[in-house]
Amino acid sequence: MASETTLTDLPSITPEQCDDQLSDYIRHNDWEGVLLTLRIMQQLEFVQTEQTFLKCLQATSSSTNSTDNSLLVEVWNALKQTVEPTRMHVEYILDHCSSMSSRDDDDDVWSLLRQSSQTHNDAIQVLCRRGQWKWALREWKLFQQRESGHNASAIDSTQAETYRALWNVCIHAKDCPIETLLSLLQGAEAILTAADVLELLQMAAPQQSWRTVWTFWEFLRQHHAAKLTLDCYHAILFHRHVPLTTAQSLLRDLQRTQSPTIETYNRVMYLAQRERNVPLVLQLLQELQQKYNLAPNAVTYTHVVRACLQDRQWKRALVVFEVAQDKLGRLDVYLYTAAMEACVALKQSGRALQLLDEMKQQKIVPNSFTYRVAMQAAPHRALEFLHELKATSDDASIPLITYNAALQALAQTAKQQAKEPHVATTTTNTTNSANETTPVWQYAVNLLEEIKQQNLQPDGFTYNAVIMCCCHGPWELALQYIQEMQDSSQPPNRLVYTAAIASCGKHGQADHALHLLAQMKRNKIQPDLVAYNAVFTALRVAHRPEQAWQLWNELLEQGTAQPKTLMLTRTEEAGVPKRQYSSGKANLLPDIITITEVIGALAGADDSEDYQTQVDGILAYAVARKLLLNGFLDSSNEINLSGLTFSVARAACRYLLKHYEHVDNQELTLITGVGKQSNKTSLRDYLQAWLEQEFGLKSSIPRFAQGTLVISSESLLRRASRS
DNA sequence: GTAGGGTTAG
Repeated sequence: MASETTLTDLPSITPEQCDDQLSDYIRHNDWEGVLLTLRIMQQLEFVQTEQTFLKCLQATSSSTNSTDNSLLVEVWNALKQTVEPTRMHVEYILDHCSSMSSRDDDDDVWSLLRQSSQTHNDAIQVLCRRGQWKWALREWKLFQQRESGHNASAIDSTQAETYRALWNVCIHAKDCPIETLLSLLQGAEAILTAADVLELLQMAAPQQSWRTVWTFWEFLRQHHAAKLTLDCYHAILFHRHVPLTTAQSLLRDLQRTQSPTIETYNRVMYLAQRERNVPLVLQLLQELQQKYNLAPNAVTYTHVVRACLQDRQWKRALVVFEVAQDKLGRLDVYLYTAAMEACVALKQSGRALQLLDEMKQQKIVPNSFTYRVAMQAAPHRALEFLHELKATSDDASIPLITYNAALQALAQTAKQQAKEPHVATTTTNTTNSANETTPVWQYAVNLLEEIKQQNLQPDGFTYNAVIMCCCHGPWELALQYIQEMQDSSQPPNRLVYTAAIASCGKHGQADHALHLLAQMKRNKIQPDLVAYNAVFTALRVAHRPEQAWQLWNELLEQGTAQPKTLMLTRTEEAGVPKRQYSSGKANLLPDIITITEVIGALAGADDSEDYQTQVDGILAYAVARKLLLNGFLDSSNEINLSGLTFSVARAACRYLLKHYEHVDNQELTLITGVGKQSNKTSLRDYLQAWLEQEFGLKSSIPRFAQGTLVISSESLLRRASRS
């Protein structure tokens, strides 16, 4: 509309006026006016500034008429005559073409950008920054094709920069296939310097899956072997998922061209200890010293000690610890903690606590790991340790696992106290020693409160420990906590249910125990043997023989599924085998505890014939499973009864006398043990009296075998003829 | 370079 007048004014126009005019046209979306003005400016050789360029582009790209690129192309071409486009201009162009990733008809714009290497490069980098790796890659390939056509000279720094940007976006893109990454590498062999290779590895390794990183590594080994420095090896060695065997071969591989450092060895040793490969860890320890004259540091020794711990070679762990002490002088908290773990495993609590003192003296601050072990060493001091930890740790927040350890320690203390009430375990309380009458469970309840106040979410471990404390306090709390968990996002698991059952059971709350058992089944949690055993305890304490018998049969029906042979996984060396609890339906085979509890529960019943048959059946089962009376099956005349409860021993004797094939002139020896506790009747004395009373059998205690009862052949014969 | 739970008992 205003175009005509502008043309007539042409001779007298100034650059400033042109610019004003331009702004005016832009404001009114008059694109013809804009182009006309630009052309006039060219004709008059007014130098357009970068600002002009930007202003026009900005206006064009935000114009509503964005379906057509021709205007943009025109503006661009008009401007480019006098101004060199910069990255920012390219960016505006790409802004305008934001839908480019889904359309091919932006090719006219792309041909603009491809006109010079400069803008082409800029465009690729912009795409990279926007995460549009597919488009960036396409342009990069075009770019390379063109460059390789006429220019074989060295790659300039802009191109290297572009390449790295591209690489960066591709390795971070979730949907970028490894083939693409490799092809990207293939095209850039000239670009990659040793520093690049390292940078790429360090960038890729933590982000990518192990498979990807490894493929990448193999490629680099093939094409860039000379560029693989020690740091490159480290980048891949420190990948989260590097397998031990690969780490080993990487170590061997790098040894051919460079010298590993202590960090190299530490990493491989770390991986080895995780797989409890003690021999390998020790071999590496030796190798790094002898072959490379490297000095093991605290980390190195920690891995060695931990390898021993993992393999349950606790004495050896302590030996290594002492070696470390010798060689290093000053140790660190990891080493001390690991050594304390070994002491606890060896039941050398005193030594563990001694180490704790020692580290404090050395001004090595114990942390939550250390105190967790300390709590195991001295459960009755758990609260004291917790207190210490709060006082010394800088962030003042205690991890849940540490609280849980304290609660576990409290549970253990409560159990201990219940067992030996006269032995005072007073030190549970640190703040006021006057308060010795506070029951342990109360501390547990308080601690649970504290956990909640700290905004920590108590977990199964927490409740399990708290409920175990309630075994020795108000059992109602167990039910309350089960309910609490059910109402929360953390429903009770098998162990929590079991603890609750045990808690009720100890108090003779058989109905609640049975109810909990039913409840866990309802909630699709398969009770395991430990849970069943806890229910049997409840039935025994509550004197419920009928229900015990019923449950026993229920258990037998389920438990016949697959007898499981427990295998010890270690074959070599002297690692102490680990005691395993197996869970699930497959392992509902009654064990000696089941037998003890069921018989204990039935023993309360009268001596009816039913009862005799029931107990006899249980005994037959137990003997067949070799849970009891080993030796009976081998027709030995020595039978071990030691360690049995009175009722089980009684049932066993009854069974024995009924089924024992008496060989002429052979006496029968019952091994009972002497019985250590002076204040209690020993099994030996109890059985001796009972045998006489029940069967009129006289037995003697040989002078040199005080832990046995011998029934003479004559007595046995006499009894046989009587019945 | 670190972490974990349970049942019986004259």
